[in-house]
Amino acid sequence: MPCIVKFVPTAAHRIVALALPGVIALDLAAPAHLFGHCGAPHYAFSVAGLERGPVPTSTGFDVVAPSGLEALGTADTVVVPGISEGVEHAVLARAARAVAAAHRRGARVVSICTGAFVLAAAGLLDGRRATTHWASAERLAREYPLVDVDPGVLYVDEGSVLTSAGVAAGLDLCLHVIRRDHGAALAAAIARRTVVAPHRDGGQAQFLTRPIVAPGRPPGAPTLAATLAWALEHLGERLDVATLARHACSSPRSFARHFVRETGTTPAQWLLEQRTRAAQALLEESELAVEQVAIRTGFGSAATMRAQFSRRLSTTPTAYRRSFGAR
DNA sequence: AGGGAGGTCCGCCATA
DNA sequence: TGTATGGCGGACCTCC
Repeated sequence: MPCIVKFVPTAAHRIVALALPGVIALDLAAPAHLFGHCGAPHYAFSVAGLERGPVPTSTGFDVVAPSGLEALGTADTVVVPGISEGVEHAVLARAARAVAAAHRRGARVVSICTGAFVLAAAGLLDGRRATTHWASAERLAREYPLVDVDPGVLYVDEGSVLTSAGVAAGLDLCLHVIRRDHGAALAAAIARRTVVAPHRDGGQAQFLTRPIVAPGRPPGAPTLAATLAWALEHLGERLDVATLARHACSSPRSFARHFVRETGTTPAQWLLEQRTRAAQALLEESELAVEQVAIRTGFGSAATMRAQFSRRLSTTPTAYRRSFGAR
């Protein structure tokens, strides 16, 4: 979903990942790689444990945290990677207190996988939408009934609190954070370097390989994923539910139903999101006038595009280009 | 700023 | 019997 709160990154935004005993190594490695290895000089990345020193991972080897919980006191963003089940209650409570304090102070808080349990224990997810590893979603919802758990998405951006689904979705969320802070071009460059998709979206669109099954559908008719890919190639044209359904050889009603079930969003919302993203890229990478960008990305007019930018990105096309365009 | 036109979404229901 | 389809209509949203 669109980001509500715009964070203005400072030079070398400090990111601290909290490595608790039993931390899932890949969940820690994802932010370390994207923010630490690739994100310089925009981000200064470090790892904190409960105390300074070795931290056992869930994978059988230790990582060494150069600092303890006090490092959260100066973080601009705190990342909480997933932890294996069976973490001690006292450990969870201590971590939660430190994370809650960091958030109160104004830090952005991000969880990967089961790291969401630390955020929930800190009370940061109460009344908010959040996600976690699909296998833990039900437990999260049961233990923290005030949290609106959505197991069907890769990540949830609630502004100052962001959560992601299992393991690899941490990569998606970190890239989303980079895109939010520094624009789509830097996020895409880092994704390229890391050899991951710059953006998997529309809920879990990467799983959309199942065909829409309908009695009258010809064998070999496009899958939903193929129709989405086709739509992305034709964003500049008039696309409505009926057109997409025709491409998928389905009726509008059934197509819309499948679409929501498989992607977690509606066709119109998905299209607006894709058009916004395409416009962001054109504003960053081309010199086209705003009106031209609006026409090429299917908004039809600069006014419509401006309204979407305001709603989804809390900015205007011109201001966006000023911030993220080629200098 | 506001009203009309057209599009979208969703519940309902008959049907396959 | 259970599940999915697809047409219909009303509420709502968006654009002009």
